[in-house]
Amino acid sequence: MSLRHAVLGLLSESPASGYDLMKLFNASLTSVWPATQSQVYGELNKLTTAGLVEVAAHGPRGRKEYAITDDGLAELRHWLTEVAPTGPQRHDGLLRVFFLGILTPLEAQSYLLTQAETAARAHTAYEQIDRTAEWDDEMISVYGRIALEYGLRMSTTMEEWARWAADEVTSAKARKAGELARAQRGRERPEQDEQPAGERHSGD
Amino acid sequence: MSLRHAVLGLLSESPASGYDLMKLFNASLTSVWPATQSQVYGELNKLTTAGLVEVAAHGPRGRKEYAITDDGLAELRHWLTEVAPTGPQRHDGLLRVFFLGILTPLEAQSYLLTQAETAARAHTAYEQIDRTAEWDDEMISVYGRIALEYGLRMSTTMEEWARWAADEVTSAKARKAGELARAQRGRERPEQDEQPAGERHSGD
DNA sequence: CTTATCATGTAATCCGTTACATGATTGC
DNA sequence: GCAATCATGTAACGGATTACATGATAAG
Repeated sequence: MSLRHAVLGLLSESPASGYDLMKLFNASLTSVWPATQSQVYGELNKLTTAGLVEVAAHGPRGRKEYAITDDGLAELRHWLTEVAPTGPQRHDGLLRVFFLGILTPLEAQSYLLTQAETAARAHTAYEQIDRTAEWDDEMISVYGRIALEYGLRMSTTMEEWARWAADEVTSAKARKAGELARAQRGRERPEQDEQPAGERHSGD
Repeated sequence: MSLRHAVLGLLSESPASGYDLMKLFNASLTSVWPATQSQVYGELNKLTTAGLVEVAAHGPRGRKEYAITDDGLAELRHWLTEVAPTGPQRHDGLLRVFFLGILTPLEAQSYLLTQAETAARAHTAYEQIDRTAEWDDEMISVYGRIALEYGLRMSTTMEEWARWAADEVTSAKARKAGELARAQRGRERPEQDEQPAGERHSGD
C-alpha cells in the first residue's frame, strides 16, 4: 500500500498536479518507489474519494492541483510512526546467485564482476547527485541527504561483496581442483582435469 | 518474470513436488524472492505446458514430482547469463526517510534507531544460519554461503547507516538551534564548536 | 479414529506495467 | 500553423496476495 503514502508524502511538501508528481517520482523516488503515470493518476482519484487529498485549484489544460488534507497528513504520520516497514523484498540479482552452480566457475565469476561494476556505476551516479544538489540547511534536505547516503553506502558494500564473491569462486575452484588431483592420484581411472559444460551435480 | 526462474533454479538442484518447493521457498528464498503456494502451483502448471519442467513421478496423495527438462535448463542458463538483473526496486523503509521531515526530530530519530535495531536483529539471524548450516565443500553451498555473506554485509551497512543518520538528525537540530539563537541575537558571530561526530567521507 | 501433515488446486482482488487515446496551451 | 510540452485519463494483461476448498495418508 505504499504508493499511496509516496503520493501523500510528496504532497505534504507542496501541492502538485499529477503531472508534477510524475516528475517528482522520476526525479527523486525512482530508486525507492517507482511509479507509472497510470498509477499516479489513479491513486490521486482514489485518494480524493477517500478524502486524504483534495483538488485545491484548477489550472489551464484541465490541470488539477492537489493538496493534502488533514486526514491525509494524519494517515501519513500514522504510516511513518506506527506501520512497520517491510524492507526490500525481491532481488533478482541475488536470486541468481543461488543458482550460479549450474554455470561454469568462469561464467559465475563474470556474473559477479558485472554486478560489481553495476554497483560501482550506481555509486558514481549517487556521487554525482551529491555534488550537483544544493544541500542547504533546510530540514527537508537533511533527509534527502540521508537517503542519498544510504545509496552511497549500499552501492559500496555491494561492489565490495561482489568482488569478494568472485574471489571466493576462485578459491572454491582451487579447492575442488585439489580434491580432484588427490582423487586422481588415489584411483586408477583418472578423469580429465577440466569439466566441459554439462557436468551435473546429482551425486549427493 | 523471475518466479519462473526461481522454480527452475530449485528444480535444477533436485526434483521436487510443489509442496517441497514451497518449503524450499520459505527456507531459503524468502528474503530474495518470496512466493505463495498459489503462485508455485500455478507456475508449475505453466512450466509444464511450456515444456520447461515435467512430471517425473507420481506419488501418494496425488503428489507430482517435477523435474527440470533440457529446455528448462537452457532457459535457466539463458536467464543467468544473458538477462540483466534489475536489482531491488521498492524499499518502503527508505521511502519513509524522504518524509521524516513532517515528524519531530525526536520521532525521526526513533524511526532511524528502530531501523538500526531491525538490521542488527537481521544480522544476528544471518549469523545464526551461518553457524547452523553445514558448509561442506560442494559447489552448491559455495553460492549459498556467498548469498548469506550478502545478507551479513548489507545488514551491517544498514545498521551503521541508520545510527549515523540518527546522529545526523541531532547535528541538524543543533545547527538549526544555533541559527535561531544567532537570529535572536541579531548579530553576526561565527562559531566553530558544532559538528560533534559528523565525520564525512566524500571529501568536498 | 482422530489429528497432523502432505498435497493440490480455484477465485477474488489488488498492484504494476505497457500501450493507447485525447486534448489544451505555449513558444517559435 | 506547428511542434513541444503540459495534462489527464482508460484498457488490457500479468503478477502477487489472501482466502477458500478438498482430499489422501501416516502416526499416534
